[in-house]
Amino acid sequence: MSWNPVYRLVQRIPRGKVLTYGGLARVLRLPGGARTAGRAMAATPSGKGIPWHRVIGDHGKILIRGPHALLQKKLLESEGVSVVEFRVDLKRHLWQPRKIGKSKSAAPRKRARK
DNA sequence: CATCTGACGACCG
DNA sequence: GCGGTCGCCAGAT
Repeated sequence: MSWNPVYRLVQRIPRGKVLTYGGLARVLRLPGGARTAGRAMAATPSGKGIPWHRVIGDHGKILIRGPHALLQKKLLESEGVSVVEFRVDLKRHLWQPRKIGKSKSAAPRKRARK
């Protein structure tokens, strides 16, 4: 499906950083918002070198169910990301694509509409 | 073609 | 801060 742009952006996420589904949707302007971003990730082809584990829910929470959740946590920690009880410190590890490039708060901003 | 479901997020209590 | 509800869209059954 047309998730290509999504995967591309995900691959751009630097090691040790993470991005939220919402942020992903906002940057790419996905119709349907975060939900769509989640769909894209769910369909992420494995073995393509896509760092899917760097995509988490708003608030830095790992929303994945099942054994993969633990895997994601492990992968993140191995990259130097602090994960506490399936929660990532967004203030520290949230990656911000230059498109939004805010210089103020590190938390995801929600008011981006023209 | 009708329904259900899901890697989400905002809102409300 | 946590849990329940609603809206949204695409795929699966």
